[in-house]
Amino acid sequence: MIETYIIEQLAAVAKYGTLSRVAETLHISQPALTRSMQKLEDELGVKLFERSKNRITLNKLGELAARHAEVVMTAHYEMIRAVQEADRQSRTFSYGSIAPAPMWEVTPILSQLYMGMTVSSDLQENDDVLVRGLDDGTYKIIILTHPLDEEKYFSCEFLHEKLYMLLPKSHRLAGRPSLQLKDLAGENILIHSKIGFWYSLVKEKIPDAKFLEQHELSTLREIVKTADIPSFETNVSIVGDSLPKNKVMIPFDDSEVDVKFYCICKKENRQELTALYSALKMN
Amino acid sequence: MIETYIIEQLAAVAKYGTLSRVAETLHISQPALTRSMQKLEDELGVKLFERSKNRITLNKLGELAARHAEVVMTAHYEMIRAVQEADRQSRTFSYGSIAPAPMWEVTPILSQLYMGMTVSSDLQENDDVLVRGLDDGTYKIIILTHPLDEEKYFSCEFLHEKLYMLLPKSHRLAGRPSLQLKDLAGENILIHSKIGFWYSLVKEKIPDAKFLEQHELSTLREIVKTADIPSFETNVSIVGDSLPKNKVMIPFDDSEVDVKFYCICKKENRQELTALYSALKMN
DNA sequence: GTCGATTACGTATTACGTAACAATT
DNA sequence: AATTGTTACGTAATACGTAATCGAC
Repeated sequence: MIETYIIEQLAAVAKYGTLSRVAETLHISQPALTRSMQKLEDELGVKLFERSKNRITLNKLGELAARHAEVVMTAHYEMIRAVQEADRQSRTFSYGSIAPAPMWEVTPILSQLYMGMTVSSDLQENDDVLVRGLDDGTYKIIILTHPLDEEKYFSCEFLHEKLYMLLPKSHRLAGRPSLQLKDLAGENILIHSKIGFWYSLVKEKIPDAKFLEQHELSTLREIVKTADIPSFETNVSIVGDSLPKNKVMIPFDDSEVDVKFYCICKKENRQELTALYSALKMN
Repeated sequence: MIETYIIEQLAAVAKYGTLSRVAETLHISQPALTRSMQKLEDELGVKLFERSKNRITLNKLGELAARHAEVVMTAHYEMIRAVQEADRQSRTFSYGSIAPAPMWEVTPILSQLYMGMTVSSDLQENDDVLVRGLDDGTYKIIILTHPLDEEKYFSCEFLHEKLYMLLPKSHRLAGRPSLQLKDLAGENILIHSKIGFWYSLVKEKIPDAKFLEQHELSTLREIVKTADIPSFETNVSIVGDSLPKNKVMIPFDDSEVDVKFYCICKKENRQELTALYSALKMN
C-alpha cells in the first residue's frame, strides 16, 4: 500500500526530472521528497533511482513505476471527477426543447418546483437528438411539436405558438390581413439563430429569402426596432406591448407555423413529474 | 487527493456492507472507519451514505464511488505487481531449450557467470515457441538443434547428442551392433515425458511402439534399473558408469537422432553474452 | 442485552519544514 | 557561489485505539 501523495510525487519526479523542481511545483520541501522516494523504494523493495552524490535520476524500473503512477493518478482523479459530476447531475434537472418559447414557460416552473436544483435546458433543432437524449437519461423531459405515441412515453400538450410576420407599415405586404410563407419569397428577413425547429422550417418554406442572422437576442430586438426589415414574432414572443409603432404584425395562414408543444417524459418517470404537469396545465 | 488507505476502506465497505465487518477484515477499529468515511465525504464534498442512527449504507453516489475505488485499487496493485515483477525479471536470466541435455551444461555456466541472478530455464517441445520467446524478450537465449540463419540472430554450435537404445541383454535386438528406429516398432519402451523435441520425434519415428511414460526422472531411472524394458539413453545422459550390468547400449544409425545443439541469441545481445559463449566453447 | 455507529480524547505515528552538510556545476 | 541531494532533528498533523454514548433490533 503506497499512499497517494507518494504516487503523485513519483509521477511529478518523472515529469520534472529533479527533486528541487518537483518540490517547487508541489509546494513541499526537497527533503520531504527525498524521504518520500526512499520510502517508496523501501516499500516496493526495489531500486527506482540511479544516485550520484548530487544527482538522482529514475532508472528503468523507476520509469516503469512512474508510468504506472500516472495510470493510478488518472484513475484517482477520474474517480473524483465522476463522483462530483454524478452529484452535480443529481442536483440538476435537465431537459431539451425543440423551440425557445416552451422553455420560457417550463424553466421558471421547474426552478420553483425543484428548489435548490439547477435547471438546465438545451435547445435543439432536431427531434431525434431530443428523443435519444430522453432515452439515455440526458433529459428528464423533452418538448416537441408532436406527441410520441410509443408506449413507453407520456406526452401532454401544454402550449400553442403561432407565427406572425412583423412588417414595416411601408412594406408592400403590410396591408394584408394574413400571409402565406411563400409570399415572403425573395425578402430580406431578420432572424435569430437559436430558435430550434423554426430556423430550418422557415428557411425551407420561404424560398430565396435572405436571412439576416443575429446570435444576440437583445441585439436583434434593437435592430428590429430601428430597421425597416421584416422579422418574425409569435403569439408568445411578444411580451406586454413591445410592438413597435411603425410595424404591423400579420398572421400566417400556413398550418406548419401554427404549432402545439408537447411535454414528453418516460412513462416510468411520470409519477415524479406530476407536479410539473399540473403546473403546465394551470397556464 | 484522497489517500490510498481511505480508497481501500471505501472499497471494503462496499464489499462487506457494515463498518464493523470491514473493521474486522482490515484489522482497524470501527471509529477509524467512521472518521475515514466522514473525511472522504468531506473531501469529495458529497454525501456517499444514507445514515440512520444505527445503520450506514452506501447511497447511489457512494456505490459509484466504490466502483471507482475498486478501479483505483486495481491500478494501484497492478503498479506494485508490475514493478516487482520487472525487478524480478531483471534479476533473472531466462532461457529456453528444445531438449534437456543442453540445460545440464548451460544452467551451471549461467549460474556461475551471473552470480546473484536467478537462472530460469524453460524446456519446450516446439521451435516456434522458443523463437517467439527470444523475439519478445522472454528468453535471452534459446537452444535449438539447428542455427537460425536470419540476420538478426547469432547462432553457435556447442553440444553434440546422440541417441542410444538401452536394451536388456535378453532382448531379441541386444546383439545388434547398431539399430534403426523402425526396428523398435511395436516394442514397449520406457520414456520420460519431459524431453523436449525427442518426445515427438521418437513417437513419430517408431510406429506402433507402446511408450510407458514417466514424469519423475528418479522414478524412471529406478524402473529402468530393475525392469527388463527397453529405454533411451544418449551420450550425455549417461553420467559416470550408471549403465546397469544387465543392459546393453546400442547406437542408432538414423541421422535424425544424432543432433547438434546451437545456442542462439539476438545479435544485439551478443556483446553482453560473450562470456557465456566463451564458456560454452571451452567444453 | 447485544450490536452497530458515532463522538470524545489521549497516544503514536509520520510527514513535514528548517538547518546543516556534502558534492557537483 | 549557486545548485542539488541527503541527513538530522524538532514540530505539527493526523490516523489510530480506547472508552463512553446513543439507538435499534
